[in-house]
Amino acid sequence: MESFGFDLAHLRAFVAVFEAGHFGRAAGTLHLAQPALSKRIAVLERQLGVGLFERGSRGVRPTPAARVLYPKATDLLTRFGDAIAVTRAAGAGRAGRLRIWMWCSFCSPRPTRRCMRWHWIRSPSGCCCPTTTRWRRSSPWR
Amino acid sequence: MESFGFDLAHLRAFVAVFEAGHFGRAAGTLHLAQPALSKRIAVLERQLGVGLFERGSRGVRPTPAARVLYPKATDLLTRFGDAIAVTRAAGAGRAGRLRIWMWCSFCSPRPTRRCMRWHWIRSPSGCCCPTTTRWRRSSPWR
DNA sequence: TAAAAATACTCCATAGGTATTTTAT
DNA sequence: ATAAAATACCTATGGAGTATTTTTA
Repeated sequence: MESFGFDLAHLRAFVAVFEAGHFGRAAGTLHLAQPALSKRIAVLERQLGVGLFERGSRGVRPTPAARVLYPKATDLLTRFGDAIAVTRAAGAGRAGRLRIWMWCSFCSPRPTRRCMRWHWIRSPSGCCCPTTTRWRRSSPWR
Repeated sequence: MESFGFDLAHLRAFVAVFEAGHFGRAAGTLHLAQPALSKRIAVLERQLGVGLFERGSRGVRPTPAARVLYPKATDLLTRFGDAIAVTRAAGAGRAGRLRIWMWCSFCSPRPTRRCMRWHWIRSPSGCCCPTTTRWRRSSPWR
């Protein structure tokens, strides 16, 4: 697990700029000065070896690479927050391991043997199916 | 998107300690001195408000909360690396958006209409199904 | 020429290193 | 008694701020 010279803080900055289309405003939402934000993005672009924004006098526009990165970045930030929440819950005794049948109602109306796995509550893994997906679970605790 | 007082670097440290069961050895694999690693873990535990390791004179043992966090952390680190790779590929013109049929051979032997979506190459989303999963894709580019 | 981002420069917080102490088996 | 982690302390890198310059539409 090597380091990449940047971290989620940089992705947080990237997301803010992407959404604002403007360094100044993004800096505001991050409670950060504009030059500090510029530097963070510069570090990110340098470490990636890829330009992320085209600068103009009316704000910035994302490059194709930025449009690739954006959904990944928001996903990572969400998952990061979730991981923290689950861990805290576990520390407070409000989460644990559970043996459950887990299947997707779009894939199949019934559970199959192969779907039975251990899961941590509040953390079902993703599914390939569209938004209609419904997860079901069967007890018991352990 | 608020900050949490720690970042992926801390999770990287956590994973190393979890896997080594030993601060000293984990510090070695991270090319870091033992006290620095101790401090990182201390920051993580403090920010989470949760103990992660029980210290002993023969190494450390993970707490239940740590066992919750571990798979999340490794998943995040993997996804982080993937996001970087895809973004770099996009910057180098080796990735882009593709309209494809995507389905899981375990769910169904044939694609269904609802499975057709835009995807970024090299970044298929996860699936609920076991390891037998095979992704198939149909052209064309766009 | 006007709005926006980059640069220059300073300061401080924090990360990391070495030496040492504390803890647990 | 011994192996391992925590603590104390120091140093240096880098992150953030203000002021200013450069860029682009």
